[in-house]
Amino acid sequence: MRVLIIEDDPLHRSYLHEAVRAALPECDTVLEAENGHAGEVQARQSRAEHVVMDLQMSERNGIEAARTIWRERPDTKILFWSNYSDEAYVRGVARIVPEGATYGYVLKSTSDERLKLALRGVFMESQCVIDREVRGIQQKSLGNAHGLSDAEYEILVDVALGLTDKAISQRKRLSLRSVQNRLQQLYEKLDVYEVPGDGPEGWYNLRMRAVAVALLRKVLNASALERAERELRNSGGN
Amino acid sequence: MRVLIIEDDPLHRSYLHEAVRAALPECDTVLEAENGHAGEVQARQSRAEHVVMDLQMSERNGIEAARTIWRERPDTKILFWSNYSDEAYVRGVARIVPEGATYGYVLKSTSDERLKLALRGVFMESQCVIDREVRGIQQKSLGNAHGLSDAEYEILVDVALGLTDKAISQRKRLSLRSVQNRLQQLYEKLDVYEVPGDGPEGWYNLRMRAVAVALLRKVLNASALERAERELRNSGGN
DNA sequence: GCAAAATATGCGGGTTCCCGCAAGACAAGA
DNA sequence: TCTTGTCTTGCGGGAACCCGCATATTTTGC
Repeated sequence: MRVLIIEDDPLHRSYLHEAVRAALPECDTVLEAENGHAGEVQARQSRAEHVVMDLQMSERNGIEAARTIWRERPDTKILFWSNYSDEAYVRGVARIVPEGATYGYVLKSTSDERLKLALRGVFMESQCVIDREVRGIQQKSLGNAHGLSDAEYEILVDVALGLTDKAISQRKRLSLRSVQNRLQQLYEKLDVYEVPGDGPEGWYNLRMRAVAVALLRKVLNASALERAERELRNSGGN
Repeated sequence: MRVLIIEDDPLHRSYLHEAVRAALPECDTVLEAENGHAGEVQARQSRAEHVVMDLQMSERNGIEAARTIWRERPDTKILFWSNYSDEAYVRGVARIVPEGATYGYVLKSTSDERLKLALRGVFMESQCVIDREVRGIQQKSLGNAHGLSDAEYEILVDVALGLTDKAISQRKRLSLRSVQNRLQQLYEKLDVYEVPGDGPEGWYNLRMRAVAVALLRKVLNASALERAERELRNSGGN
């Protein structure tokens, strides 16, 4: 059994190496890669079926790497090991996990013990192991009490990229008014109307404020934006 | 001589501890704190004059902590040790370093050797030690070839918070038109007019696009936004 | 299959944004 | 002093945004 570690911080990488050795005596080789790009290559060459990786790496982030790895071999078992449980990351992962794949998502702040359990659970028992905190975000995100629907999320991203209503309507093949409708839903969900202190109404530019709130709440984050920007440029705008 | 370490990742914390021990044999006690808040308290109690800290911690980030530490004892020597050289962080540090204070800014990716040099340089020799990469950002940020002036930066932040032109004009005691002027400067500096691919003019909502570009270029980042948001709420909006 | 609910579209108008044009305010320097 | 450059302010208009109201179209639940 071989395990591939994809993690750009050398300290964390060696810590993971150690943890894998300790938790999985049946593992004979541990491979390492120091960014998403190298990780994809390693995964392809080594045909490793067990991967543990960080999200948020500089060269190429974990979500992208995981997507290409899963595209090539959907039965790969991946354990995500991340600093954050931003809704943007959780949503990002949820978007790319293929039907029936087994994966895990634990925070770097969890104990050694829980990390080891996750390693065994995902790699040996094919369980999906997801930290409680992350699970909480997942629930809130999907059970759309405060969470956004997919449609709303996509509008949010397009707006955050700086597209106009018209541009969005063309990209998404919608009428102008429909785009604006979705925007209004977004404004309500994100509570954009509240006023800071005593000021009169009209303190906020709703469009901008919605994005600001999304960023503050970590519904959106920088890496999600980067991904969207790259897609936008590739698709030539439509 | 005592050194205080403020860093929320336990691995990195113990690594730092080790590095301090190795680089500074004249140091007799090493204190540790696991977030900005605890760090402030420790600094106050222990009267430590040498601090090495991470930026970007969860509880209270490094910039805030450093500001209060320096406010209480401006002669404290602080070495920032960060993962990123985002312009937003560099600018944030530059804004709070008091006149004549000695500090350093090195990236976590630097070698052990350079870290030790920085420790000795800042704490023993009272030199300012700043990594080349960081220095590069600093130059670009201040020498306003592509960088933003302070005025433009402040406008950028207000816009990013979602304030309207009118709201900004009141906060900043400016006329509406002046705010819009500064916005236009911003739009030019951030190259907001470029068109993705083949689309017609008018793909972009300039206001939003400016913020998106700033985020992508790391001129702005989430933690700067959070800080600004907190200030906004405290000041009651004006 | 049908009613109810959610979603998509069109129209119209009030507001804000974006910006060209031009005139005052202020500081630095020849 | 007069010029030059930077910053500020006002005016006006075209475009984009925000949204209430009314009408299709699609989805959902029974």
